[in-house]
Amino acid sequence: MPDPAESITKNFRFDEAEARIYGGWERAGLFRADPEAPGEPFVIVIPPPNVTGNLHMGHALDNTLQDMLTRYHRMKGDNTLWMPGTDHAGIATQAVVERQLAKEGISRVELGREGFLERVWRWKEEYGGRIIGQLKRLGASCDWSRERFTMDPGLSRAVRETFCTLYEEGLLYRGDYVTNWCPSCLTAISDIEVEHEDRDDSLYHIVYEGVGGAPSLTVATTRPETLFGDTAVAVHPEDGRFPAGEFKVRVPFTGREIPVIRDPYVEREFGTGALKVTPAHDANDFRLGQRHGLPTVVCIDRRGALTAEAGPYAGLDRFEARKRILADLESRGQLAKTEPLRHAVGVCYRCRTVIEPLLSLQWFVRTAPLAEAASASVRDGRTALVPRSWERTFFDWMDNIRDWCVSRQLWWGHQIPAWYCPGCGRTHVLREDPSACPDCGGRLERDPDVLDTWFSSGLWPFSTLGWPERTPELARYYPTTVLVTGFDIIFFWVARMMMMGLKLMGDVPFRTVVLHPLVRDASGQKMSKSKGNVIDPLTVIDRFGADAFRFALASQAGTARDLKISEDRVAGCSRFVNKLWNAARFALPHLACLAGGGGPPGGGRDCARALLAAPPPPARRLPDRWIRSRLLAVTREAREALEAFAFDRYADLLYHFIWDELCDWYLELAKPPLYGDDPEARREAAANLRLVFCETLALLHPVMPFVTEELYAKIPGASGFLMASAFPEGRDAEGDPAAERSIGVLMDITRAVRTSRADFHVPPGAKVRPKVSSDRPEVAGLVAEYSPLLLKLMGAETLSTALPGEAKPRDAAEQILDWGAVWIPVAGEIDLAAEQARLAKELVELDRDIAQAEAKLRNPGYLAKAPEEVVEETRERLASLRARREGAERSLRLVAGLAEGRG
RNA sequence: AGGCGUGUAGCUCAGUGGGAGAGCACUACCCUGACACGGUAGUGGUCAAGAGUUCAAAUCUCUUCACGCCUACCA
Repeated sequence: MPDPAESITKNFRFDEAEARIYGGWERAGLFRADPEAPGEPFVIVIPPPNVTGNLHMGHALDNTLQDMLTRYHRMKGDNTLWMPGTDHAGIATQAVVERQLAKEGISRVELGREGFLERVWRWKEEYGGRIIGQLKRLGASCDWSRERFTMDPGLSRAVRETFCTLYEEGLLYRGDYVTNWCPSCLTAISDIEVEHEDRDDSLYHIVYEGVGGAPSLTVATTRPETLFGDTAVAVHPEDGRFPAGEFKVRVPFTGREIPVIRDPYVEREFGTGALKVTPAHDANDFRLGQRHGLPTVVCIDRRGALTAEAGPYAGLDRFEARKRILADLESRGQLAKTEPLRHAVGVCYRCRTVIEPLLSLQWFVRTAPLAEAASASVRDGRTALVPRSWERTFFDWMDNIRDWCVSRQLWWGHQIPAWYCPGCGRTHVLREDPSACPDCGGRLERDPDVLDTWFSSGLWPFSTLGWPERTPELARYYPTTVLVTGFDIIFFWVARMMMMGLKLMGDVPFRTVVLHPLVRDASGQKMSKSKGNVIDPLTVIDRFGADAFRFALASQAGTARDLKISEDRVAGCSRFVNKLWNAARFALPHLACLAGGGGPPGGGRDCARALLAAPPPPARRLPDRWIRSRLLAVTREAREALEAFAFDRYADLLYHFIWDELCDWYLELAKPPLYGDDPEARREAAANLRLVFCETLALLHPVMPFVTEELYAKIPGASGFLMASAFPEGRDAEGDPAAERSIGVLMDITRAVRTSRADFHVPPGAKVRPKVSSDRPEVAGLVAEYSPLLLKLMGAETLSTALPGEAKPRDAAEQILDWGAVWIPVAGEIDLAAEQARLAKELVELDRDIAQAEAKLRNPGYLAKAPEEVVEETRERLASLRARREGAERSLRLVAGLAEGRG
């Protein structure tokens, strides 16, 4: 008899195994995609993490799901590519390097643009891309030979080509507009990079004196410091509180005269009904100003300090200036009122500085036509969003989209390929750097700004495949199949890729977008450093292993919006890994008798498929027939779940199959033949065990790649890699309902005896002698054949079959089952009172259920309208309930009799 | 303000028209030859509230309440 404890460690040593296994996969080139290879293409592009980034929970989830899909499709035989890479992350990276410089006491300006960029590149070579190594620890099976970076020469060419094309088609323009300016990052940012925070603030009522006898007006504002930029006061056209006709008021302090205009934009109910208009410092005021031909006056500069327009306040920070202006207005009697106001304030997504809307010269993408095409592609199903509920949000955004400000006042990024000629005043947007003005030959000045990082990531699905070159990869792998990402970047990234892909490639960038939940802590809080609730994925992997971690993530990746992760959860999954490991510890030594029955020697994809592709052994014995039938069902459901991106369903399915069916029953049922002395039976049981085990490992491999690969390698006859093996298709043509029914009988008997033992407090060591009674002919045979095993499982001494017509013995508890009954003689000291109470309670419950079922079957509406099978089910249920009631009643009489006898 | 989502066992969640489920936690018992990271049997729920549709509602519709997220031009 093999001693498993000798041949295999007690637990999976993931700390030692993971790197070794991953290295094996890499060396065998299993991650590589070949556009020339056959197979349906299956392509995922990774959402490129920032080069500055470290693996966080969001990445871990995102990449676990991508890896599951990638591994599944690769095993299915698809031509699979998972394209990896990183993003240059303009502001974030520039900030990191600037901080590093600051420690050395150097500023970026001192270094100059070229010197600074050199430093950033050096930083990138040294520290950037650490996240790639972290992804490998997770088990990510990307084709690393194709790794891209958004500032690679190829991708930079794609950016330049895109910029020029959009410019030539009038989809890109430069202009003076109010944009969101961050006075701390010193750059413009796009609308969606502004986050809104509710803050307690004040609404100030300020008196503007009338000019030449005109009445004074009181305006309400939260930002008094912008009054120096006022070029009008606006009221609603139908607001009777204000005199008709044209008149002017004076801006406080400067005395500048500004007109009072009428516009329906003004809300009469808010504040005083009079709105000060500052076109240079507010997006709405800017639009108002354009409608009414108002001039713009800039009174706050790029650092958030007031300009010379503010006279005595010039040079003061905007918030300091606000305080002083309020104090001075107060002393002049021009501050009529101050009231508290809670309102949303726009802040920079990076540094949380309050955004200063600022008139500045920026580049914009004209998004309306692009968005319309993207919207249409979802409407007509060329791209599907999963779950579908995101469609509405997507359409809402696309339908109301505003032009995209793409220029950033940074150095790190793709510099805008626009040159301005001071001589002739023309702008040139060019694919190749010019040496002089093409028109007048004068010296050109290049636009110093760079592009928004999302501009280049918007091209990711095709720029990584070689565009604008026409490469074999582009032909084979575009459009990509699935995009997997969090819903928080639908607008930043998904929408932009769709707009760019449709415009430049003429087709959608991906067929399906899978939007997964955001990872939160155990109590549903967003993880953040300041809250101190961040769980580091690498720590989790160190402690519990990548497989347990991946399984924990996958098992919760349903359609909800939050995914709450905790170490406890992962610890629970590590027990599952342990369970599987120990199942193998039992099974593997028994497979030794099959050695030599595998595929050809050597490694590689084709021979690795051999074991899983070999013809299945015959399954003549009941347990084998049963488990093969169950395996078939589970295989089909697992495939369905993965095809539907129901990662949680897939994980749950395998968890219960392995634990409840494979381990709890099949391994037990396999023991008699495996330990028995019939070599033929042993071989057949072993062959089936190997098949079931092998296919189970394959089914589980997408989510638990390491432990399954490790165990696969230990199976006699296995060669190559599980990763390169075929995903099970369901080897048997059909299920075996008869076998499932029979095993069901064995399970019922076991459970019945166990329940009675517990109910009647039969001591663990004491044996019982249950009897099975049934009119079903096969039951006696089952009992005879499996009684040795059943005796062990339920702690019985003998198990026999009742003769036809035999009555239940007086001293036996009875468990009524669908197919018959089990009698369990009970003796010894029993808490009879408690037992009577329990049975009485059960009777009440049964009576209630019976009444319910009877009412249903008496209901004409039910009989007329309910489907046939539903009615039939109810009849069966009623019969079963009545039988159980009868049994419970008998048991109650028995217990009562015993109580009588004893008392 | 609008949109989206959530509300089911102590906790985390699955279930989307026909008998209320899982994991963890809890109680009692058990080291039975792979696993005590195990096993067996249990306790525990007016499925947020109300109304409607239906023969039948946790499930579909409407209303209300609570919480969360996103978008937005009431300064």
